[in-house]
Amino acid sequence: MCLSSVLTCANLTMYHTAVPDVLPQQPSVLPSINTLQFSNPGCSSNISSHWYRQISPHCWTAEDVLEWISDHVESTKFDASTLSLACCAMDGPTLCQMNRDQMIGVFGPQLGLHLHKNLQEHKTKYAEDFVSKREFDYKDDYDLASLTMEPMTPLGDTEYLSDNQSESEYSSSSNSGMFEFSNLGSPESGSGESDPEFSYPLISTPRGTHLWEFIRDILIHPERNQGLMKWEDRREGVFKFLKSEAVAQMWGQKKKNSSMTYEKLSRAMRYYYKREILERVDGRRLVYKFGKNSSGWKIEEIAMGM
DNA sequence: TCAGGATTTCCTGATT
DNA sequence: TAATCAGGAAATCCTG
Repeated sequence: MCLSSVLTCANLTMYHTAVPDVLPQQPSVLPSINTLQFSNPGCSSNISSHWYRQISPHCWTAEDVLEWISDHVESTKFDASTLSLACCAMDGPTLCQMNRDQMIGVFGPQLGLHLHKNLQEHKTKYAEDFVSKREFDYKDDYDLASLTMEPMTPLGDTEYLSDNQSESEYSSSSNSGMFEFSNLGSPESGSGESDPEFSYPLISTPRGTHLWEFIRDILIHPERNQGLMKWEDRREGVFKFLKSEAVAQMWGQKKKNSSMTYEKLSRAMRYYYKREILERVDGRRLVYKFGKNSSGWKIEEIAMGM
């Protein structure tokens, strides 16, 4: 049974359209990103439809969780029509907080036990790698950042989304689908998308997240930054693209533009010089610096939830 | 319908 | 030589 049929059986269509468009899991960009970033001896050969298998369950988005559930619905021959919208609507961090009894309570004895067992295997498998990678790459800023990144409200609370709120509205306002940054404002968007009072219900900017915000969020959100970019000077806001084309493809995926390249992305980045959202870093390739009109990336801002 | 913002696309030339 | 940078110009998409 494929995901779509599970969705149909479980009446999850509405939920599915509300899932944020978290980029790396989308099939068209997967080959390059998987090749570039991950080495997972246990992953399925069908990586394009099992992206979640390659990352820690703590990093799963709501859509990853749904995909995971649908895979196990298939393997256990579970009757998906008995699944409710609410029971599947949660992200990875929420899922990981559930104990065995809770899983059985939500999914029933057969599927619940199966899911619990598989989840424990996933958690064990990735725990060591997840921690060591964070410590290696983000020793200086991850803890601070994690203090102010709170898990998204489980998407079972779909009453937050109005009936006519579109997918793009949801996705553009929720950053990643896993975390919501507290008040990482946009100086020029001016729509209040990052204002705390608008964190939920979701208010969108007309065109969604801006490029510089997308870049910033990759940098301050280690789970989404699988070696794509790194801070050169965290305090000064200097950062470097490590996998420029992969970032460009992710950006293109977000904008539903499969022809995006680093060359085009970098042109958009250069327009930010004039607006002082970015500053030039002379003589260094793939290196940029946040300017005075950018916000949300400073350690103090993140720590204070500004 | 129109204006304006934010890219996107294409291009040429310079630099590494 | 390829990759990247710089920036002009025009096109595109979207919103108000």
